[in-house]
Amino acid sequence: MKAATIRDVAERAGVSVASVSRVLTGAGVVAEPTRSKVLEAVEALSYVPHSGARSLSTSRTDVVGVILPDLFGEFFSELIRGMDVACRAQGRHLIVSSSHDDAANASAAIRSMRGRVDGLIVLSPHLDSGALTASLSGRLPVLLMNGGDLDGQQPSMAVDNVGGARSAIEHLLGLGRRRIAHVGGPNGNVEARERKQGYVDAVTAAGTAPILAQGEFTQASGFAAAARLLASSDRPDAIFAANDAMAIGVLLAIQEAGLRCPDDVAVVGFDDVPIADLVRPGLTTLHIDIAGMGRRAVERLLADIEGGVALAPRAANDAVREIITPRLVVRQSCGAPASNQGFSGETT
Amino acid sequence: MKAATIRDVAERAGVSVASVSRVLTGAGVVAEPTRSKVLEAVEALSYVPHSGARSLSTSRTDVVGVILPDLFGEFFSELIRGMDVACRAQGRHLIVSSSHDDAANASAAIRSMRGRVDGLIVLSPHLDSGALTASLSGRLPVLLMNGGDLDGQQPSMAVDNVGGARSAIEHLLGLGRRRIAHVGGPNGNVEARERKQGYVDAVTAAGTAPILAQGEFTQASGFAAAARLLASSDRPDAIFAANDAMAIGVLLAIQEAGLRCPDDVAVVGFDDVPIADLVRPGLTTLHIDIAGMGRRAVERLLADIEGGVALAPRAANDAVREIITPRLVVRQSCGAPASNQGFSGETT
DNA sequence: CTGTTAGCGCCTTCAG
DNA sequence: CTGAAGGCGCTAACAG
Repeated sequence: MKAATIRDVAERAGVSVASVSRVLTGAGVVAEPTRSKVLEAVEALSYVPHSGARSLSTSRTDVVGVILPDLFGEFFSELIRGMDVACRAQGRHLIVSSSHDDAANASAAIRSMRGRVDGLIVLSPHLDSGALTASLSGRLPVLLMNGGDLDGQQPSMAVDNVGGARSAIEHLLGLGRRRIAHVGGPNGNVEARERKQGYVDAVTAAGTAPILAQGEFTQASGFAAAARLLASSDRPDAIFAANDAMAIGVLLAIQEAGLRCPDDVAVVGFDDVPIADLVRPGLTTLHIDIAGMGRRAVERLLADIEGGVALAPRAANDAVREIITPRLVVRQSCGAPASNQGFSGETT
Repeated sequence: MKAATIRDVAERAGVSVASVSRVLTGAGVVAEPTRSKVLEAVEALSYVPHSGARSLSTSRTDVVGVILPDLFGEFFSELIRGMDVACRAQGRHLIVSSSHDDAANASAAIRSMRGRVDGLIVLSPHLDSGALTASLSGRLPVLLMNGGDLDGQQPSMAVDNVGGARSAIEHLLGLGRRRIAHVGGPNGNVEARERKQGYVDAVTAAGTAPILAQGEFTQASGFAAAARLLASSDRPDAIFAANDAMAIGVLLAIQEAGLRCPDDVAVVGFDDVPIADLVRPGLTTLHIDIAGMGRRAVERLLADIEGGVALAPRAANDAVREIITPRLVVRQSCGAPASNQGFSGETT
């Protein structure tokens, strides 16, 4: 026995499908007697509208898609959580597509979304604006996040990585640290590049020389990089890592080397993932409201969808780019006293 | 200018829509000349098939939906990651729907999936098997995870919570601990109930009395519960928490109380979320391959979809229930030596 | 091998 | 206020 269709309902209620549609969508006016007959039939058949069919005829899916490079780590999960919240609040669904290691892959994923979503949020280090718009055959509203080489043609959001890094270094300088090293992220990564940039700026502005080490955004790479730095003849008295995962690796390396943090070496990370508040010493880091960013991204996209933004291309500088400013959170790894931290966690 | 449709392609190629459909879907045979003409037109118009329309006519969406209570914590994000991997491997998409605080809410979410997905994975502590099937008007393949009160009518997967808890207690007993307390999860929660059950079983089997405290699966509640336990006249020498988040709260409470772990109090958690390996002391806990579970769940669901399981209801005991057995991972919180742990992390 | 023609399930003018 | 009919974009028999 197959699921009931609108026609079954119409027959059972003794009305036309149009009337059923009217009471179910709330559009148009329906007399009371018919309305109740319809509702009755719906109940009896336990009818549920087929959203796919509805989408086809209304040409709106009430679904937003999100394309991301991968799903590892707390950053992405927090982001998705925020997006989901915003979607639910507006009666939308979220479809996720991840693990897009290269541009071709990501491009295919975007294409496969056609007819499935009303708009797309794209996080892809691999896709520049050109490749992106090429993937979007019929203009679909899009919001770019952390896209890097944007030409301002698309609405976008990004973190102020340069500014964040700079404020981290300034804090360390204020603490009297002078030999401040940086553990950078992977080479191709935009975030990594910008954070390193901010570091170099601030450090040279202070008249000290940059000390650079390379990492891969993983904890292990942070550990390795720090091990090298700590073994050098004149060891740094502070290390700024390009993300929290690496910063935690740095913390472990310091401990391993028999040194003390922050006494011997202060440490600063970036992102403020939940773990940052749980490790010992607590990690000083640049806080980003990740879930909030996700929520905001969906809200903007939905607004663009409603407004038909994708249909009306405008001047290049008209596509709004929103900047998120990270906030420095000082914890023990920079000498803040230990506190009863970590009590907002909701981890299951 | 709207996106090109199959008809546009057909016209430009000078063939019928059927032929276009044939080359695009790979079904049926097409002569070389027509095939290339079609491909050419597709290219020229940068045509992408409308998956919504395709779904309507094939009555398959290539999307699986997942309904979950919320999206907090590493457990769910790992689970989703695993599901996404499996979906991509089979060319499917994943649509997530979370934050279903009560049965009515979850039920509505399930209904709203009709016509949008080919099958559903449901994690809902609030929905029993009856309410669930009621929500599924036209039989949609479903896989239940951690559902609790199942009557075996639906395919399902679950963690052996009782057995896991029991093995934790046995380990502690083997360490010579005799005053073993338990910090349980929220009252209504199935997992919490089963883990407590395993604890009580093992402890009474060993001839010692249960010492119970109540938590809410959050770190803060674990801290509070442990604080109470540690203040009691005869303090426990081991604490088993129903999940890792609470166990970490316990760790902090012990430290706060000026006691040492594991010397004064040993601690065991449940789940083995990534943080468990990063906190100090490293947390002994019951490891579950969360991402693997997610992957497996999708694979089973897809198999059921292919097999048309939902169409052919069978005897009650025919609906397979798969049990995941947790594995005890011993770390410092139970006296294991500290190791250079935590180097598999991929956290961004 | 290719074109024609029904639908898939629903919404939506347009008459009545 | 209601019903009939066309169409959303595509696939799938069925003839040619």
